[in-house]
Amino acid sequence: MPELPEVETTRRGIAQAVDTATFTGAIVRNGSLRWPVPPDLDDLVRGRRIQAIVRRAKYLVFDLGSGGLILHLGMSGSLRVVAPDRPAEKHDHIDLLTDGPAGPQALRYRDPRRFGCLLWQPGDAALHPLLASLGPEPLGDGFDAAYLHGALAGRQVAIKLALMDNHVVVGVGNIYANEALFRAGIRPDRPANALSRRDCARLVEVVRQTLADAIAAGGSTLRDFLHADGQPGYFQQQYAVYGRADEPCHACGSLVRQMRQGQRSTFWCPHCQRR
DNA sequence: CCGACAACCTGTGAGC
DNA sequence: TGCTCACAGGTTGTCG
Repeated sequence: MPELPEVETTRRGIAQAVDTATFTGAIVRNGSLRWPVPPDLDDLVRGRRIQAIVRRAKYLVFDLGSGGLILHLGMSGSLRVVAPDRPAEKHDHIDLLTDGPAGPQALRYRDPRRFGCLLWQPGDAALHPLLASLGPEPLGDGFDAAYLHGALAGRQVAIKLALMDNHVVVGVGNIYANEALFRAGIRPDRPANALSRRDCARLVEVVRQTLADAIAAGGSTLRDFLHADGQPGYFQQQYAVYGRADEPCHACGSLVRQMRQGQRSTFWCPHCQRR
């Protein structure tokens, strides 16, 4: 479910509700996520004030001063602000309880497929191995044409797979990789090292634009993705190619095609994407 | 270092 | 209506 725009949308919603609040405890109903949730989570967080909630790639990091929580929503996760006494539903695995200016609240983590994770990192959370080796943020300064061209040098994999590689750039998942390549007019199966410097400049630009557009639309709502406050996003109404196999391209009328790349579905327009 | 692929797990929709 | 199958937003780890 969540790609970078959905995670960022979640972060903003959560931050608005509980920034500067203090954790009063945690309830773990099912700690069997991708990696085990710390069994002593309740003790770890109790009494700690939330200094900041930041996003790195698709991770949400709760900075608690000396130590931090690292949360990933995986494929099917969501984090919502709810009243603490609201009954938990199926797959509501964790509640992080807070108290602050808005009174007692709960951050409720739901994740049917349990591909997500919630980890504790002492000291500086950015030093956690999962975060330490990530590539640059797509919306940050480190992601420009010169960087991308260099990062793709010597890589023969298809550009779409390279774009989804977290060492090249973080936060670009299957949906937005498809959409960005369409906007750039680049074939998804083109070898990454065959892109010119100019292609890279174009690609950087459309990746940033696509993600920014999606954030502005409140992310995408596939199946049941909802924001921190339960509202849906609307970016999926703007998809040019994703999920549109055999439908006419909005730009040229050609039928959108579908193929498999690295066990994932790729959608592209054979006419608009010939570079 | 690079690339290919299996694995983690549940839900949903299509087809029969 | 109910069964089976393919597929779904992500990422790590292993193997050649």
